[in-house]
Parts: sequence; structure tokens; C-alpha cells
Amino acid sequence: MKYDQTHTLQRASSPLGDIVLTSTDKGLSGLWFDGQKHQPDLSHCTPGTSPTTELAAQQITQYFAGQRTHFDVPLDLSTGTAFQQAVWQALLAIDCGKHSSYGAVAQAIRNQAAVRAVGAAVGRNPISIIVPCHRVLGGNGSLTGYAGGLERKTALLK
Amino acid sequence: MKYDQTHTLQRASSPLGDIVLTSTDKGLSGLWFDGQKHQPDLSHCTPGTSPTTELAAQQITQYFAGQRTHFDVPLDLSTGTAFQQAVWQALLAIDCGKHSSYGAVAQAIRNQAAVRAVGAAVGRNPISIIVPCHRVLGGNGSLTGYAGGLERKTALLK
DNA sequence: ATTGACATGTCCGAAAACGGCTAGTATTTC
DNA sequence: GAAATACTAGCCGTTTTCGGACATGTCAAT
Repeated sequence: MKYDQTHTLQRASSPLGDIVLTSTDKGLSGLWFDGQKHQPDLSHCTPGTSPTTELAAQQITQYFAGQRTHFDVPLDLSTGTAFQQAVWQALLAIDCGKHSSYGAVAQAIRNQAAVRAVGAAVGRNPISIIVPCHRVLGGNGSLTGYAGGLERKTALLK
Repeated sequence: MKYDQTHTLQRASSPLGDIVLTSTDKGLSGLWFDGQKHQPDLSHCTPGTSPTTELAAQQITQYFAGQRTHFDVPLDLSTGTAFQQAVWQALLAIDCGKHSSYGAVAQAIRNQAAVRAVGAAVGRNPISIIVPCHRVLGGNGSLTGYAGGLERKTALLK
């Protein structure tokens, strides 16, 4: 996946490491930990800030400070396929403090059998933290994987 | 083994501890001492009473009072495998006051060699007391085991 | 075009373990 | 010697465990 020049790119830092934010005119389009897995090619983005990235960075800071459990930044998830968007939308329904499983998500999008595909889609989540991909555990409650590293996943589940 | 909602579940008490009775429309399907071994999952039963459980509870009371040596409650043993049902049927043929052995039961069901399997089946007897699993002793007349505890077994052999 | 690898979960078959045993040999006891 | 224990190895249905196979959507690499 290549993000084009219409994406604004801003850098910031967090207790769990530096992060990168990107946005389009439709909303926040990306949020990755530095050097995490599945990070797309951002070389064509125009560095800088935008109201959206600024707002997101601010809310992320509050979130890590424990002063926020819910985000209200406009999101632009149009980069994914229809299936991926459905999965990511389902993730947004998991409230702070709750968990889910890959099977449950598959059920939520009425595609019971696509459990494995859900796993792949969750892994490609472009907006860490805000789209709570870290709240998805294995069916038996076990931590399974995280594009940013398992230690970050456990930290986010505090 | 899981007992479904079609089973009615009633509680009662006896000199040897509290007991649980379950029934279907075909007859009494279970009778266990509270918390005994091999008790199946009863969480899906509908609590309440039925003519069958009432009758059984009444006859059990009489039995413990020494006023009864034989039961005539309709039984539903369909929960077990074919082998288990055969064993349980064989147990019903042991009159009050008499004993048998695992080997003898094996012989009774024409499966001479399945002595050990008989032991396992006897242990899973779903209807304590009425199906007299406590009257089965070791080949040398020794008490061997009882899902509800050996002390109950000796007490029942009074 | 094809293939293979994934942040999984379910199902089915085969294999192994586990008993409310027993009869047959060893070892111990008088 | 005889009689009490102790260990052994078969017996067989059930239960538990384990190992594949499979389904699904995407992406990266042939």
C-alpha cells in the first residue's frame, strides 16, 4: 500500500515510542508506531501538520495520561478493502476496558468462517490505538500477536 | 455429558446428604448426592418438580426409613451408551440385601472380559441408590470405590 | 496467474491415557 | 510350608488429547 501526496504526515512521541500520524481531508488516515510491521510506504506524503493530526496527537497524549477513554477524531479508513473496513469498523465497537476475540469479530461482520482473514485484517489496521486492534485476543483469551510488538499490546491493555 | 433443558431438576435431602433428582417425560433420569463425582453439567436443566421426581423423592425417604426395599419409579436411562445401559440394567437385577461383583456383572451382560469397563460404567451410574451400584463389590468381597464416597457406600449396605 | 503465508477457530479421526478389575506370579511374613 | 501382601500384565469402553485439514481475504513473491 502506498500513501500518496494528498496525505499529510506528522511525527509525535508517546510513552510507548515515537509515532507517525497521517491525514487526508476526510480525516485521520494512519497512526503507527515507529518502524512497526505492515507500515506502508509513506515516502510520497507531504510532511507537515493538519488540524486533524494535531487533534489526534493531542487526544493520544490525553489517552496515555489516563484522561481519556474515547476518541472523536474523524477517521478516513478508505484505504482498506471493503472487508477490511468492515473489520476495522467492528473494532471501533469495542469499548475501552473490554476485550474481544477474532472469532467474535468474524461473527460481528456476519462472516463466521472468515476468522483467519479477520486476523490478517486486524493486523493491517492503519490506525493503532484509536482503532483498538489491541483489544482482540485469541479465543482462549491468549495474547496472539501485535504489529507493534506484544509488549506494546500488553501495555495498552493496562 | 450435558443434560438439556428438557430435564426437570429437583433438590431434596437425605440422611446421607442433599441429593439432586432429574427427570424427563420418560422417567427419572438422574439422582446424585450433592457434589459427588462424575456429576454431569446440569446448568441447562429447568428447576422445578415433576410427578416423577416427587415420587422418587418419596420412595427414597421411605427407603431410608426402612419401609421400602424395592423401587417402582419409571427410569430413563437413555443418557448412557448402549454398553452402559446394559450394565445399569444388570445392576437393577441385584435385590436388596444381596451383593455382586464386577466380574459377575460382566458375565451377566455376556462380556466376560469387559470387567474393567464394567467398573467404569458402574461408576457413571446416573441414578444412585435406585440403581444399586453400591451393591457391587470387588471379586474378593472388598469395597473398592464409590463416586459418592466410600462411607456412603458402606452406609447403604447396612 | 499461482502460490504461500498470516495476530484463528472449528471439526473429525486416531491414538493414548484412564479407570470403582482380576487372575497369575513373585515376595514377604509367621 | 502356608497364608498374607505386592507387583504385573492383560482386559475393554470411555474420555481426553493431539494433530491435521479446512475455510477466508490480502499481500508479497514467484
